[in-house]
Amino acid sequence: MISFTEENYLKIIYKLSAETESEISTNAVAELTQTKAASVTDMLRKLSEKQLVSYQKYQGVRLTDKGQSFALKVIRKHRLWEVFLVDKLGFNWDEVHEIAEQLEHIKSEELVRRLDEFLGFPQYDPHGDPIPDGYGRMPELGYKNLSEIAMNEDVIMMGVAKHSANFLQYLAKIGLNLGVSVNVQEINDFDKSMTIKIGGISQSFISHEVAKNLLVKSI
Amino acid sequence: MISFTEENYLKIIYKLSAETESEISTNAVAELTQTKAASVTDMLRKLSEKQLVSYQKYQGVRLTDKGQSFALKVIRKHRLWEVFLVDKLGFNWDEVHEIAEQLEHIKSEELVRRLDEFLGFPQYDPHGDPIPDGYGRMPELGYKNLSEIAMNEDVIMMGVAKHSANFLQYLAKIGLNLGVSVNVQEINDFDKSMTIKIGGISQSFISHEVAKNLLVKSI
DNA sequence: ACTTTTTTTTAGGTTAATCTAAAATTTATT
DNA sequence: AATAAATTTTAGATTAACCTAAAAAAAAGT
Repeated sequence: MISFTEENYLKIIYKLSAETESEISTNAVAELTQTKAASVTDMLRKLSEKQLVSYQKYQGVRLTDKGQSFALKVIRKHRLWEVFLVDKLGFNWDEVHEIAEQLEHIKSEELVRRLDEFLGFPQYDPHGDPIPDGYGRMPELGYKNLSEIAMNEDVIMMGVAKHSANFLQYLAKIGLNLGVSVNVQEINDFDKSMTIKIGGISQSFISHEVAKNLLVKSI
Repeated sequence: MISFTEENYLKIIYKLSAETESEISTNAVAELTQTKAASVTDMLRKLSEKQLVSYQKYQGVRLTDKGQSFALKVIRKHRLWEVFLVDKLGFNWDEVHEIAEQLEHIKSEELVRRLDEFLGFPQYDPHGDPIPDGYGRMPELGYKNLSEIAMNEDVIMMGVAKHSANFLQYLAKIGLNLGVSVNVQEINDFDKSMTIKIGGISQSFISHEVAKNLLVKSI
């Protein structure tokens, strides 16, 4: 049996792995789990004994296939529940994260299957993140960060790489909803901030930090 | 903050309180929590310090108003989730208990409010148990056990006092669903078993043990 | 009323997940 | 390459929830 806490570690290691090629450091995990490095070391040894991660001391961690499959199941549940909260219960996209953090640990394969069906087999969660399938496979999207887009190229807003309520509320305020068209009008050399046109209508000035966290696809 | 485990103790003490007037014994709690009496003693002291129960050693426990209000909130969530699982996800009434045992601990007032609304403010769960309101008040039903009903009185099946999957499957098999009419045709003196007519059509022979766990109302 | 039995509590331990402080190792800097 | 800095691990504690075995209290039986 795999505990609530272990599931959280796996999920976090998975997310860190998605951003880097190399092994994940103890400190990086500690930061996201909101614990101390010493606690992480203990847990990594435990996960390693359970064959969920491969870990050599001082050398960082990596998920094993088994570990990744567990992580993806948790992420699948998290994202399905987010869809439920937004589509069925009418929550805003910035309100669902903490609740889904709890719901993702509910154990019942049948529940997940039925929830998926009830929601109409959604492919994306309310933030545009893809929902892994029941076999633990994550769809590849190939989205780009808005920060990599050239001036005047038309793109569509497809997702966010940052899920804090603050950030999501800010996006909602300037009209940056999923599906709207975005066009980079001007890029400032010194800080890479940019002026963008949203939905062909309104204009906004956004920082590089914001642009890096917006996922878009070319038309 | 009140823990998952503490919530379970409160819920169990509440349920035991509903059956007896007097204080609840340590052993009774131990049986339902599936722990040992010594563990219960520890927990009762802890709950007592938090003012959730009144407890004098060797004298049994009772919920305080505060403790009861917490217990009812957990029960409210449990029953609302059961309605969700049956009405929206299509589970059978004998399949939902364990899943709801997990879901009942999800913490979010707003979630409960919206779920309640989404389900159309149900008054009863799939087993006919009343759903406490948002203020922690449990509706009084005044249902009787079928075992107390006189011969030939027409009653309606309103709920069950036992929720094991086995029992519920048995009821479903003999057609004893919520809402059907029941008429006691014959009562055997020696063991109080009875023959009943269900829905005005089929006849079944049931034991006293079964009859005691069926909640009915007179027409 | 006095034993015996049952129930409950206490005392002392265990496990999972955490912590702090010190030691070990790796990485970075000169 | 040697030293300094940063990271990671170990050692030893802590907390919540549990346990067993022994002691204490209450209840039951004679």
